[in-house]
Amino acid sequence: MTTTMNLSKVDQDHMVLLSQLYPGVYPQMVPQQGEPKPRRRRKKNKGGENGVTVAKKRKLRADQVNLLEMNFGNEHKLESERKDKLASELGLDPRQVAVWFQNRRARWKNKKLEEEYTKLKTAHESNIVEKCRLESEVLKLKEQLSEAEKEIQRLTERVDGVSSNSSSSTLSMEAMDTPFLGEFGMEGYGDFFYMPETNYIHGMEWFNLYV
DNA sequence: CAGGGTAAGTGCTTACATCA
DNA sequence: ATGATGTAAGCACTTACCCT
Repeated sequence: MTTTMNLSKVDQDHMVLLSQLYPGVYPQMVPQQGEPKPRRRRKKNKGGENGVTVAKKRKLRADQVNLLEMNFGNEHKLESERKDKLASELGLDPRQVAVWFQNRRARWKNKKLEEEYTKLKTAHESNIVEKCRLESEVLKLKEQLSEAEKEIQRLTERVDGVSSNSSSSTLSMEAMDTPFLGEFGMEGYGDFFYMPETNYIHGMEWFNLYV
């Protein structure tokens, strides 16, 4: 129990639960299974031996179960004082009360595990859907980027052509204005350049990259 | 009769107390 | 203080019984 030395009992229970749910994540908490030992078989109880009739297993009455359930609702563990008090109230052996709590805790734990499994399964499924959505968005953005790069290439070639034909070695505003702004207009940039919502380039700063 | 639910048996571990 | 031993309680696993 070295791995759980500093944990409370509740934490330890939680860790064990987690280890059973995610053995890959919490392998150290999974009980190591060695060579399984053969268990001693219990004798059948069909009327007893040598005339001694062993008490048969009987179901608890509904009122007994109700009181046990109420007590379990208050507290899952049973101190011996409460066990004895409960046993005398119910007219049962304290051992029976202890066994009932033991089995009830086991059922509760199974139920919790099932609930946790369902929750994780649902979360996993929605993560898969989100992953697909993000992957398709990445594809779409890559396509947009590729289109934008092609367009930049096209415009650059065009600008180069204009400047080589011009008598001036520098770009005149005339040369810039006419084909560039005149063709697309300022409001048309959004169609060619994808601007992410988290703009890293503000205002017209991007424009300086190309001049 | 089959199968599910559950009381109870079994084997093991852990925590705690007592004693040498 | 420390290690050995006994005991009670808890858990996982299992069995057997009851009921539908």
